[in-house]
Formats: sequence, C-alpha cells, structure tokens
Amino acid sequence: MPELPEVETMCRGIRSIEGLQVMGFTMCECRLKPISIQPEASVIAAILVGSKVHKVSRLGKRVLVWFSGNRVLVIEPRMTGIVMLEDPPNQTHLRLEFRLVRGDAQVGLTSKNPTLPMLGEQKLLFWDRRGLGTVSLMSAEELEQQLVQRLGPDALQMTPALYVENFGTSRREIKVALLDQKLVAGIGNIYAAEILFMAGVDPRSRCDRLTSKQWYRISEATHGILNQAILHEGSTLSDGTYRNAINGEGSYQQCHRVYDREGLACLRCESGTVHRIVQAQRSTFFCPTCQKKRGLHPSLSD
DNA sequence: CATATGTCCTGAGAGC
DNA sequence: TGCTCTCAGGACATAT
Repeated sequence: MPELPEVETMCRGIRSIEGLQVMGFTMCECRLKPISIQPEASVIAAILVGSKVHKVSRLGKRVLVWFSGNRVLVIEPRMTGIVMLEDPPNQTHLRLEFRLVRGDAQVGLTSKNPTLPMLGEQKLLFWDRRGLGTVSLMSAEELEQQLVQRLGPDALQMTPALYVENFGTSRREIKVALLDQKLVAGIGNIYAAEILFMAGVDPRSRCDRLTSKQWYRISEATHGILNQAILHEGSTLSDGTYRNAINGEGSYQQCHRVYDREGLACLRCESGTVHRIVQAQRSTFFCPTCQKKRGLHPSLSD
C-alpha cells in the first residue's frame, strides 16, 4: 500500500539513477494482464533511449522520474507496485525494466578508479503483483494540468490553517476525507488511522464539526506519523508486498498503534480495545475510548 | 457542486 | 487435498 512514506522511501532509494543515461526500456512479457502504460512501451522507449535522468521526485503517492527534454515518467504504484533498483521479489510480476549507464564522460574514469560506482549497467525496475499500477510519460505541462492541479497540498506541507481551509466545510467523515487526494496528497488507509489515533480524533467525526484544536492536533499528527514512518522506511504488512528499492522491508509496521490491531488492547488508554469499522468500503481501526468526537481523552495533553 | 458507489487486478487465507 | 469465496485499498469513472 504505498502511501507517502513508502513512496518517499522508493524515491530516496532510486535517487542514484540521477545523471544516468537510458540505454533501453522494455515492458516485461508475462501471462498477466499488462499494466496500464501511456503511451505504449515502444513509444516510450523511442523517446527516452539516449536521454538522461535529470532527477527523481515525489508527487503525493506517485514517483516522478524527470528526463532531459522536459519529459517526466509518472509512476503510480497504487496497491502493490514497487519502484526498485534490483532484486525484485519474483520475476513473475516484474513489469518494466530500464537499462541505464553512466554518461560517456565518466566511463573512462570508472575503470581506473574502483571507488566510483561500477562500470556497466544499472537497472530501474517496476514490479507490481496485482498490476493496478500505472505508468505514463508526459511533458511538464501535462503533469501540471493533469495531476498537480488536481491534487491537494502534500501531506508534509499541511498546516492547521490549510486543514481548516480544505476540509473545514465538508460534511464527510474525517477518515474518509483524509483519503481524498484532492484535499491532501499522500495519506492512505494505514496512515489515516494512525494519524487520527495520535490526534485523538474519532474517525467518524464530520469535518465541519471538528474544532480548531482538533485540526491543530490532526496537523501535528500528520507530520509526526509520516516523518517517523519515513525514518522507518515505511510499513511492510504481513503480505510482505511492500519493499524498498533493494527488496528490504520497512519497519514502521512495528510502530502501528491501531492499524490491523482489531480486538487488541489500546496501547494508550489500557481500558479500551481497538475496534474495526468500515468507512467507504475500507477498514478503519480506532480506539473508541480515547478517540472522541468532542473533547479529548484525559490521557491526551493539550 | 459535493458526496457515494462501482471497478480494476492477483494471491493469500478462510471455510467446507 | 483442492475447490470456491472473500478480502486487501490505490485512483478514477460513474451515479446520486
């Protein structure tokens, strides 16, 4: 479930491809239904082979790979996609492969200096078990019109005032609204639960009924949870799907306070247990005892 | 306009 | 053991 921390980890993990030149690009053949790719792979290859990776960045839950010539490859991992350098979990679900090399100017130096990165090929891979991920190559202008303008502020840029401005008049439940990328970009099901637990806010609360104090706590929790999750390289759940760029696991799942802890004792209030409910066809985990619609549980300080 | 629901996809795990 | 069924939740299309 790559959400902001997992996608940020992917971006950091593949940043070493910045400056490399594309030698080849292929869509892997397999019995599975091919992932959505735009334009078709052969066209992408024709455009990108020979160009250099300018930089790697993140847009909400998407990985952006910028190339010379104002082109950007937009990768949406969705549920089970991973952008990685090497060692995919298996070959079956390997979807895309870039072959990359250092630019010509450095090739001569590399063989004489063993401290430089190896001479020869590096790869950039897109692996996706369920195949819900999408990949598209577009111009910077298309990115701006089709994506940037349709997304809310990045979750790590949120402030209490931005929360009030973007959410404050909505009648939707706060947990459901946090998943809406038009309101805030980067939060998914796991971190929405963890953020609201840290903030002490009932996930069923209507946005237009939250107090400014509660928005402040949600904003603080957004930064606290996401930054901590980034430090742990994201969450690898029991299905093991999410991996970092070199097939390692994240460790933030060990820090989850409510997600996937239905029936277990609340880690904060002791008297309560974690409940699971369904909101907008997604599981929500929370502690009814210390996540209140109004006011705060005594164990939460102001 | 705001909000709610259906759809895509594969494999793990439950139940019989 | 092996079959069928449900579920996981990203983003978007379509419906209310």
